[in-house]
Amino acid sequence: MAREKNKPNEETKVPKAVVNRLSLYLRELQRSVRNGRETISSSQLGNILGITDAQVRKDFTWFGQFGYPGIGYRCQELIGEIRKILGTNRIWPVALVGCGNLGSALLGYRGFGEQGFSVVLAFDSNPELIGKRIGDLPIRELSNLKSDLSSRDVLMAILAVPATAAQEVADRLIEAGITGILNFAPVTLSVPERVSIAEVDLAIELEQLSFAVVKQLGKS
Amino acid sequence: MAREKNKPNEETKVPKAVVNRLSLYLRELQRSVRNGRETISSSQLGNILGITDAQVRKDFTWFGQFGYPGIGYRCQELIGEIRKILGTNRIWPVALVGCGNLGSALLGYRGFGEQGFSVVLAFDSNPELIGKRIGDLPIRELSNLKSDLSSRDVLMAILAVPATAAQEVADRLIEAGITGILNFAPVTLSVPERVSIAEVDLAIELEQLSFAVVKQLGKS
DNA sequence: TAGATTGTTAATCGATTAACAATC
DNA sequence: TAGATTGTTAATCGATTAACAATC
Repeated sequence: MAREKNKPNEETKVPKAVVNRLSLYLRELQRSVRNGRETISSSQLGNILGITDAQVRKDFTWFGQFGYPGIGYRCQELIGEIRKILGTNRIWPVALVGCGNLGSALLGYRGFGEQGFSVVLAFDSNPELIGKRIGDLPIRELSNLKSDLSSRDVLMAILAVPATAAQEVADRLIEAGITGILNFAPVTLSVPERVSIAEVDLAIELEQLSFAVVKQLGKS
Repeated sequence: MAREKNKPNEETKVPKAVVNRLSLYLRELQRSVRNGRETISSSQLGNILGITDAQVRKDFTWFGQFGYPGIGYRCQELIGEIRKILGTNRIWPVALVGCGNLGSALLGYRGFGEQGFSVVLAFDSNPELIGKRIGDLPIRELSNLKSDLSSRDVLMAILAVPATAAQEVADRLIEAGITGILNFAPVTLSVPERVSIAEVDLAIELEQLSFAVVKQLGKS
């Protein structure tokens, strides 16, 4: 067990970049455990991720003291602590909205389950799809949103609808009680402050790559 | 036309965050044009994205002078400039490696085409899949990698294989001449400096959301 | 001209890193 | 104990913002 906690994450807001690295640490720690490793030092962890040991230690400082001087961090224990911090020390029920190509693929994505997320509801607006199943989940009408979500205590949704529909559907999700949206539609959603957005724009990822590739090309 | 260029992107390295915002600007500008807008100011652009007008202008400063005092930016023109900077003022042929659930969905993703990317090759290691088609692309053996890629001048690849295979496949891609990899496998790839990686870890995105949702929950 | 908005400099803010006493 | 490595402070570095002359 970690020995104590300094800051019960209260006023001081943790930088986004720190929380993101927490997920990377978690991923590496899980891999280390699979490889039979018991402890790991900040410099080992940093090396793998391409950051300094100081940064690794500083990041954890936001949440408590998890290490052992002279030894490092106990992998299993640190995994537990990070999951507690991220809130993934439980299983989150998640709703999928938009059951097209991408949505269907996401429904089957095994990585979600491995990290504690379970897609328990699927919605679409296309009448032809309603009632059909993806895997063993029936596709539901959007009109059922509110009752379905609340009966299953769903707070997070994956939004995989066309860009043109995204804002409107997001509004309905929020109205139905959703407070976290993973948005795959290439639009900037406008949402109330209490609602969080994570965004994945696949084309933008390729654009970033394009920039880097062109730059590299210029060097030769 | 923009009037001039200060810095022919040479020594001074452009921050990653800036390049990422470039893609967001582009997305908003394209939407503005679809809505019939002709010009846009840095404060309008900033408002939509939740950043300051100063930041918008500063970002562009890295690449040249694209605006008109008193008027703002001409949308169509700025779109052209950003595409030039990102290198998407042409069509990039892209290879898909890993034709499972996610890979197949990505192959059909319309957003790629809209931004100038075309998936022209698909590979998988599963012998049962070789020769089958997704859409109208035949799935090829990995052993054809090198010759296929070079005959099509492919420099970028989308990696959608299981985590356990990702590093090995990445090595083969690089050996075959790929210099940009969009990685969907939840592992930190180790690659030579000349190769660029963009990473999308879907579970991590949900974890970030989880953190935010839990924090919000604590407030009520 | 008056009003709007740029490009850019300097000031501020925040994040990363170096260094080291504390500790296992 | 000697060696390793933490947690944390202070120094550095880099990114964001405010302010304003230049300009359409």
